[in-house]
Amino acid sequence: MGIAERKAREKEELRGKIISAALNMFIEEGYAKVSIRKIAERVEYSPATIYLYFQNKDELMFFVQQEAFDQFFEILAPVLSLQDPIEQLRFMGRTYMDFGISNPELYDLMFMLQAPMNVDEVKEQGWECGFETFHLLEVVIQNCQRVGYFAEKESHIAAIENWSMVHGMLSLFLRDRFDMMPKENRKELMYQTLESHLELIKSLKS
Amino acid sequence: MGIAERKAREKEELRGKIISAALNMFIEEGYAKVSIRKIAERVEYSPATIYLYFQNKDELMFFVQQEAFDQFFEILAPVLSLQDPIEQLRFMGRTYMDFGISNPELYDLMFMLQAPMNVDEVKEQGWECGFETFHLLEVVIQNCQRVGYFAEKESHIAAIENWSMVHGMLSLFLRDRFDMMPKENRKELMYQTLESHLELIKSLKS
DNA sequence: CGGAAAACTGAACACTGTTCAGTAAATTAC
DNA sequence: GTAATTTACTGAACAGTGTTCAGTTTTCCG
Repeated sequence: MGIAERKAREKEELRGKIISAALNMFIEEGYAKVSIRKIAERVEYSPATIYLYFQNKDELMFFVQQEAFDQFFEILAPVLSLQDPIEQLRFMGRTYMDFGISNPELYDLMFMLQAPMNVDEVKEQGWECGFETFHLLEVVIQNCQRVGYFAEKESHIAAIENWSMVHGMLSLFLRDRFDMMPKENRKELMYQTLESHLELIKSLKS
Repeated sequence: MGIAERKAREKEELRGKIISAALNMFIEEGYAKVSIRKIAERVEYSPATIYLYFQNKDELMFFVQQEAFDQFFEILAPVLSLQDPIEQLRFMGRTYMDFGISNPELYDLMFMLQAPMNVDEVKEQGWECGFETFHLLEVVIQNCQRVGYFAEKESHIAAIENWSMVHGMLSLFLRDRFDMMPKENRKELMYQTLESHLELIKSLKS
């Protein structure tokens, strides 16, 4: 039954090609300009074929999101090898922000667009990508707590607080809501704010 | 020249009707379901007529956004009449969050959608709506500083920090990125996090 | 080779924002 | 009061979107 296996492999291959074509178009042009027809053109199949591999555009976007998270985890991975818990926290914050600034379209897909969250995979099995990231932050925070930071605060509350702060800055920045500040200073200001927030945390060692 | 004036008034009237039709459709169904054709149908004009009053959809969205900010400022207005600066800060945070939770589609338009920021009005004269809100927060923070909070931190840094935190929570919530938490608890958790953040600020009186 | 199964596609449907030539209405000029 | 002009408005079209499905092509197995 080697034929069935080869066929399955070929199916998987095309599926992967579609996802990576979509991912590349995403990085290059962003969500607004990624259409099923253009993806189909790039993989040299008809638009209808896409629907043999994905239920709809949102589901395709979900798998593109997973690819984006894979890239994200790769650059986030070294965090736990750092010695100082506060340095782990700083690393997470800076890496998260760097990623968002360098990959605005991917960040959009991961944390701002509704599309990839509307699929059955997420509704049934939950949003694993997000859960993993959140859990990693929670671990880092628990490490900080072990050396006296974040006091008696519950770790998931502190995780929400820190994630929200950094995501909030990034999403306001990416959606041009920091227009009241000089354009040249915006990024610098965000990093300053992050640093200022870390100082606040550091100043409260118990 | 009474005729010219009446004509100008009539033009302004229809313009207002279009904006408020769009606003209502927005509240009812959200951005995705608001189309020029549907707005035109509601005001009983042809779609092409909309373009005699607005350059494009984004510009219309910009004026709808302004209406949304008007509503927002109205409920935010009492803040400065509160005595305790920390209570002012708490009021701002809670009111902001309440508004976002009760008016998700308007919040979307005000702080998350790209559309209304792409217009000439914003690019030339800046984003006044946002500037006003930001400035109000900065004033509240300066009030807090006057009684010993936020230490020597620059007020705009503290403003970014606090705004980002609350907006971050709201936008993650509205885009279903808190799916790792039980659905019933999410809102409660956000208010807890806000309260926890306020406690953190309060604990650092100099 | 013939028939069944799987893979793929062209064309259509119902939408979208937007434009523009052409019509209808109101105002001004004579 | 009628003719000319300006203003207001619209129907129809363009180019695009996600999605579906009948029908074709390709692949596989007996």
